[in-house]
Amino acid sequence: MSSCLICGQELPFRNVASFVVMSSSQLERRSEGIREALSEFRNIVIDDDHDDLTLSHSGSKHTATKTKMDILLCWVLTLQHADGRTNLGGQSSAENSGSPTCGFFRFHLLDSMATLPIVQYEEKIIETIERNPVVVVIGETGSGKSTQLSQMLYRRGYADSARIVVTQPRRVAAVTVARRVAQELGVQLGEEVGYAIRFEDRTSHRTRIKYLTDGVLLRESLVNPELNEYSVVILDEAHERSLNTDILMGLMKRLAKIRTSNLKVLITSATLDGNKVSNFFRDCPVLTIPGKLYPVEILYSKERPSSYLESSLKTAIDIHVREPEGDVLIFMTGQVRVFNPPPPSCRRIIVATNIAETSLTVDGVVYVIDSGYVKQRQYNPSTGMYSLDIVQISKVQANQRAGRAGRTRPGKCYRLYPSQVYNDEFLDVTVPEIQRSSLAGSVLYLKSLDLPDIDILKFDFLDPPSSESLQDALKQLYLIDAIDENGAITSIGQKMAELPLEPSLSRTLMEANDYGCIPEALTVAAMLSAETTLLPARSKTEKKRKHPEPNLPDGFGLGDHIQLLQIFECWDQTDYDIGWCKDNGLQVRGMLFVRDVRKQLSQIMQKIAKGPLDIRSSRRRGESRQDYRNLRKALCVGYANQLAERKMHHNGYRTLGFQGQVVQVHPSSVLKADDLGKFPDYVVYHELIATPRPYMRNVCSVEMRWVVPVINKLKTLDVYKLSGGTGPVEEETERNVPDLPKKIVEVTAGVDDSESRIQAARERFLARKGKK
DNA sequence: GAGCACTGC
Repeated sequence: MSSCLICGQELPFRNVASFVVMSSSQLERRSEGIREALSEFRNIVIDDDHDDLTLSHSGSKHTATKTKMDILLCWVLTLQHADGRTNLGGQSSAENSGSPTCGFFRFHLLDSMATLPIVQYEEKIIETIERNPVVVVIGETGSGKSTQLSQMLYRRGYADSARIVVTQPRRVAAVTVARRVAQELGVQLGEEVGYAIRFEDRTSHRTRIKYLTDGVLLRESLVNPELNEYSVVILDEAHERSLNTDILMGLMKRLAKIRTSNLKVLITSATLDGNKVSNFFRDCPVLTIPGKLYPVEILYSKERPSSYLESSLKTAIDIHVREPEGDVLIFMTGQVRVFNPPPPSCRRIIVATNIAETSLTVDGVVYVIDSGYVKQRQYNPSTGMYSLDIVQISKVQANQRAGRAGRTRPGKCYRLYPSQVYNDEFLDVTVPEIQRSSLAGSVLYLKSLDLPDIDILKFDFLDPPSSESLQDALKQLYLIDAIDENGAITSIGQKMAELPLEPSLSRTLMEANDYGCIPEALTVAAMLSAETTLLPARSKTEKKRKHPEPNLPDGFGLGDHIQLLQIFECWDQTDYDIGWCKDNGLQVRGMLFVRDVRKQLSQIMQKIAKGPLDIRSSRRRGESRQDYRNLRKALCVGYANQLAERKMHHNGYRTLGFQGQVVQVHPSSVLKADDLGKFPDYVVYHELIATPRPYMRNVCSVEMRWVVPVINKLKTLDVYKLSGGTGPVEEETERNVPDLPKKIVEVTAGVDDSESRIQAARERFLARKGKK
């Protein structure tokens, strides 16, 4: 029997319950479907009209605040009835006699460990730190490094003259760890111990230990590159290799050299990665602190299964039949619903993505089933396209997953692949994010630091990105005027770097400032910053509808950016009415985020802009027949690196700037064709996504004469010069040299090509003009 | 005429 984790009351579960684990944001996205599914059960009341989410069962009521960061929610989607029939959401429950079956669970992100192994090592740790400017700490799961390292240093007086700062890759972690440390020290959160995440700074002048996300520390070092405010910088969870932490590691290496006398740097990492990080930091010492994990027996498959879903289910049932009690956690690559045949007794089976690797701890898990795969987003710098690929996990990830089985008692991990695959095929560590992302933003950031001793192409990365990727970033930055032809940052670029946006959007804002359409541009940038504001498409019955909500504005057919602007303006006119969002199929959480981002961007723009800015959303700005000319012009300048030209005789497009990728407008776009059925000759796109077919997602119509300067600029592009080649090739850049000739050839070809493209476009333009 | 791993400023 299961009991509610909040009230302890026994829930009327019988037999197997399948769970889908999701983060609170996913929950928000899916709450619509879940409410529908649960409405089939009697006695279940869900009320999420407000920011709180209330769920009642068997007469008692539970409330959780959605925005509260220390809990994640997990919903039961499928349950087994006592009589053996499965009641699935969406099916009629009229003839079901079983009790209502629904649970509301709450998982703490951190376990409370009575005795932390790290405590015994305090003397050794302090001694090592005292003697060395940089120390790598290998702390296995449950060692307490995130909470204890900062406190040890605090006790030893390291926070007397300056603060101790600890970075985390995730907001939740920054908040929960800070809260825990404040508790342990018996102080009010925000006083001696505080945290800083985007939109929320809970620190004061009294704060001695500060937790923050790695992104926030990067922003801070933009203002104060020497980070003089801090005496100790701890980069936690560095083995996760987040883009920001990787950049911080490079910066810390330099800073440790400059501030030798008064800065300590601690890097925490995984076993397999420790020596590499130590080598990077000039062979700094490595301290290994054992974790508090129970042994986990690893079992391999003889061969790889043909179906991972089937195989993991079979394994789960196998465990269920043969093994003693304990919950099962299955790592898959996507959200799947699992409908099981009825086994004899009760056990939880949790199906999760890699969210359970880091963000989520589920108590009671004893068995882990690991598919060996993960879904990963990757960027291809030669095409400018993103793709979402299912790839093999690394050894570090596999061990992380296995570790989830040993948190409460000895466990077992079933790997659905042979040991030979683990040993020979799996990479030791996860490919760092820096090697699979577009680097335009990061390169601009590094350039804006204007550190005399830093050259981007020679920047000391733990794992350097490919020179192709760096050159792609430089090319993009050049096209949007953030750097000049010699690769030096421009005054525009300097301002752009201050905005927490991707470069295209910050450039758009700069240009909009000159064209007098800053309120509109702020809105567009904020809307595009939110993952998704529209709710996912409804269930099958409504599948036929072309767009999720016909009542929403359509961007006048000019494109998705315009539609996003209009949507926000409509909401603005209702004074940010939550009900309006719901009626129009918009995610409340997403829209509130947009409002916050817009406010933040406005404040930064006020600082950057020369004169005072009117950033009020244009409620009634007069013009009845707006064609959003200025805004689209600004977008064209900002997205000079993301332009596409329609192909001569059909509605396919070819991207400019890259090697002429042929792409289509994403079917979800509101871009309209003209009377002849043709799309506009030129569009800007927000993103290229290589699903089986390559699509442009979020496009906006622009005019040829705005594009011409960009095409001219493409002609002058010289990647070699951009790469900062102020002089002849130096020894240290040699690793980039082999790639260079190839790039130059490609670029030259692109220039020739653009010539003919201009010609073609001109012809089309004249032909159309003649017709009218 | 489509398909969504996970973060973050």
